[in-house]
Amino acid sequence: MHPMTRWLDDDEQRTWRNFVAATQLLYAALDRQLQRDSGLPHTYYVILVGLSEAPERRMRMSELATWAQSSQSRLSHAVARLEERGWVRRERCPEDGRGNFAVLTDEGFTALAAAAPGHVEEVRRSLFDVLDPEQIRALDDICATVRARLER
Amino acid sequence: MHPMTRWLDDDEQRTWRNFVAATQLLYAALDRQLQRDSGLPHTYYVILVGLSEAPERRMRMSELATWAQSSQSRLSHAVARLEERGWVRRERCPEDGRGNFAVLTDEGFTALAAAAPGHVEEVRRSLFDVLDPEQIRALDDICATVRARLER
DNA sequence: GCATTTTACTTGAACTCTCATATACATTGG
DNA sequence: CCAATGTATATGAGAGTTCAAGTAAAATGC
Repeated sequence: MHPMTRWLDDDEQRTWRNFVAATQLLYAALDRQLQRDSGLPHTYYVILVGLSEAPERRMRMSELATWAQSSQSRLSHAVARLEERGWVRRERCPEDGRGNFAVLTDEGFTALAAAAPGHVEEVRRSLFDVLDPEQIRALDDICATVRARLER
Repeated sequence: MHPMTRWLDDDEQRTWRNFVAATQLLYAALDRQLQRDSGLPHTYYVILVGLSEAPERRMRMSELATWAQSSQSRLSHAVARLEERGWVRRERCPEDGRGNFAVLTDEGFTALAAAAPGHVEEVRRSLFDVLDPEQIRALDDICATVRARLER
């Protein structure tokens, strides 16, 4: 396929390993905190956030999947779980018989409101508090670039 | 507990969401590539890399777990799977009856060697190729800082 | 020297994620 | 209008991760 691999040089390798280590530690810390304090994995938390910001706290399943960067299957399973806990409810879409809305319930909103402060604190402790303003700007820039590249 | 939550301001929120989006897209791309081309999740790949770099391609389980930033349980399950595929073998530790070595087999080394080029290409495509040298330096710095913060 | 604690690792169950497939409705082309 | 295709979502099985125990061997302490 490719004639030769462009291997990572030492600097690149160090950067890559720092990246993997930092991101994995960060997500591990986030997941531990959320799980401990609210019984939610981060992906589920993101789903609730998406719904909470949507008009009438409701979104079509596929729209929500896109928003949360989730596969439809993953979202479907996740919403099923959240529905069991009474935090989300499904509603058939009147305009499109195939469609479903996911609706954040009041209990779900309350749960999210309870989970948010601890989560934000963890994000600060783990990321923003250890970086200076310049680094934060640089990080935003880098992430926006990578994101744009990978979103298509 | 805490008197008031220090919420994220708009800039911080944008940065955080870019960070989550970028990292998740990146890991999704990596995992897809590795799974498709070698049937390995990224975490398993990392384990093989760790072993391949260790003296005699062997490491104590706990040492390997630390290296790969894995829980012992996760590593134990992972090595069990890799053992089934014949890519890793366990050996009792003579000095410590509780201990085990994970040893990379020749088949495992071959599999890793086959997986590496595609993986490195994906890392380049998704990350290094879209950033300029200054950004890469900044990213290294940021990740090293966050990593140090979260490693203790 | 033996009971206690600690360390190294494994195991099983519960949960999440992925992938392939299924279902049901919508749209399109003739 | 209806067959074919496409779209929105659900479901089930398989695989990975986590968490809580469990086992077995070492270290500790009196």
